[in-house]
Amino acid sequence: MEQRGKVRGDYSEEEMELRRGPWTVEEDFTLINYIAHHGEGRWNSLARCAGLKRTGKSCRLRWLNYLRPDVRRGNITLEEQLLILELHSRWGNRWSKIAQHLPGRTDNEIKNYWRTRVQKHAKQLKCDVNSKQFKDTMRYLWMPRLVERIQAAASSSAPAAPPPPPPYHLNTPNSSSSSFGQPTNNMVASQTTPDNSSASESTENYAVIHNQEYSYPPNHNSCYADQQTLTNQTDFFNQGLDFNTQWIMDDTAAAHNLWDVDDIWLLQQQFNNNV
DNA sequence: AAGAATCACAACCGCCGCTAA
DNA sequence: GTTAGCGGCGGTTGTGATTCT
Repeated sequence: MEQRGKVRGDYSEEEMELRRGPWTVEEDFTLINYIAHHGEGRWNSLARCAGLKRTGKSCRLRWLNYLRPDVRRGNITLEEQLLILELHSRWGNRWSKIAQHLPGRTDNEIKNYWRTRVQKHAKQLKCDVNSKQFKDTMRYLWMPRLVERIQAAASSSAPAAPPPPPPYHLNTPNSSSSSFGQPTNNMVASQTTPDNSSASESTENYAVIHNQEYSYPPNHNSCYADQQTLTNQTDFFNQGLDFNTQWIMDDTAAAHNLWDVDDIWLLQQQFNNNV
């Protein structure tokens, strides 16, 4: 292997031997073997103890993004694409948080996907990826198309499956050369969020989240949630949230247990700002 | 067929927050 | 209270592969 990245002379002897660049098979094997026997942990000391001439950071990155046994490789599925779009519209570039909802996918992979595929489309549209125009295009054109493809794939492979609720109520003109997505399941990306509820309409004191009813804490009327959503209802209500908003959760979010305290708190803030 | 352009993705960098000394 | 070390995160770069002209 070539020795790359050797730099200034004021480094210690050990630091000067640090390797950079692509990992070799031997290095991979060493790292895997070491972690198999000792587990993950202090990455800098792990690198030293394992005899790897790499920084702890480099070892951590290699393990998390590539060597970990549960890393999922291969094309991003339609469902994953839809979920990424949905979550990015919600959280922005919080790749790590988004990755938590795509099992086996790393934040790096999602980040790369976004940069290479999604930003390409923004470029084609000659608009900024953060512009309202682009976000609307995603929300009202690409995401519905993804849903259509997902549903088409699902119906062709599983005819008995009940159709999900209609996600969008829009005609979706053919999007020229968009190569967005490839097929998969029946997630739905519709939701009624505070930003499309007027203040006067938002006085109902309940949260509608999927189909499951949950016991409600004192001083609150009712609550519907999926299994893990408000797992920590104590924490949830300790945040001092009020329920002056109707939360409607869709299958996509429910299927992935998206709604934690932070999410709902954020929505609450968005709603308050929009009032 | 060859060079240019673009894509895909692994890896690095710098910053920030946490924690233990 | 301060500081050094560390891990985590998002942004960016480098490069081999692929596609286009």
